[in-house]
Amino acid sequence: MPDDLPAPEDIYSAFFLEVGILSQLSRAMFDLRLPPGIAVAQFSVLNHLVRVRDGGTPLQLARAFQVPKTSMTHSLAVLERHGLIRLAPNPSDGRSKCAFITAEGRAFRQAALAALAPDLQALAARFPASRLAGVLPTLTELRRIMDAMRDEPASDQT
Amino acid sequence: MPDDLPAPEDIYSAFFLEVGILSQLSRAMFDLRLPPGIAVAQFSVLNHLVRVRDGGTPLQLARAFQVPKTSMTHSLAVLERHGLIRLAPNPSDGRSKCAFITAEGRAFRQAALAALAPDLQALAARFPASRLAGVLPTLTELRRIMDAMRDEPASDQT
DNA sequence: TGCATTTGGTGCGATATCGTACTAAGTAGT
DNA sequence: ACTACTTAGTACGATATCGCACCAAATGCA
Repeated sequence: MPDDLPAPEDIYSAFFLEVGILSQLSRAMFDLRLPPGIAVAQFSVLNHLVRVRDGGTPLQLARAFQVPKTSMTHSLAVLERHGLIRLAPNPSDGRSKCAFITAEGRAFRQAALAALAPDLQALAARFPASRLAGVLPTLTELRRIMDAMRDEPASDQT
Repeated sequence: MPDDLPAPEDIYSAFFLEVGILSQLSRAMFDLRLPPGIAVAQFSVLNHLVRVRDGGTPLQLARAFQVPKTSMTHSLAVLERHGLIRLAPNPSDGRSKCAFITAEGRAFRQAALAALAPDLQALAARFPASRLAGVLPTLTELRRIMDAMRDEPASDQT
């Protein structure tokens, strides 16, 4: 029996399929609780400003979420339109801006988290978070590697 | 020290964030190799028809990927427009249809897989697929649970 | 200093996603 | 058979995503 092991490509394909569906499902779950007009992408940015760093530039945010900068421009415009962030000129770079969360933004995030908590708790009751904690480092490491591969476009020689 | 363990909600939030970014990154990687006009969603359907089952109904496909049926209608329309699938009336249900992959569709899928393989191999060289295989069952199980929770909308009593 | 190149951000257009509302077909209870 | 309800698919409209082209500011180099 030569190779009844699945090929690496098949494992990766299956993995990305699961990741895609999980992303889909979590997006749907979050969307259901977020007020209309605010999508997951926007909430994530708000969350990032509180949890990771406030006052970052649009490009920094785009890189943090690995989305094109045009997508981030759009999300930031939505958030600003709703008064949840404030876009100030970047004092150290005339081309750039800085995104600051507002008091309304913080309140909004709190309310959204509260609205989301029951779902997450119901989920945790059926699938303990500790099991997720076990796979998280693997996911994070793979994400870092894929991040890095994006930045080295001359990687066609492998 | 009362609770320096992260709350389940935080673990889940972090998990979904990673899943979202990984989905993002894999989507970007795939998009780069797929011909313009065909998105990951469409390729995934094609792949499903070959790997899982040919001749399924649009609703079955929508459920398989956990997307709304309107999204699937769109993807199938794109695939049919490109001649990669054929939509036939469902003999056992006059409202329904069946999606069959065409010869062109099979050829297209083969070509797309070939175009994708180098990326997956480069990835596997940096991050062995065996490590992914270790986390796959966990992801699949969580996905099943979230699938099930969607179908029991009276789950607000937890 | 002057000019070429790079970089941050946005306008625009094409496509994707998805909720709502609708039609047509199936199903059930009488 | 008749009517009420459910279900498969779609048309439509709103929003999200993202590539391309562009502008302005910054940087590098002579």
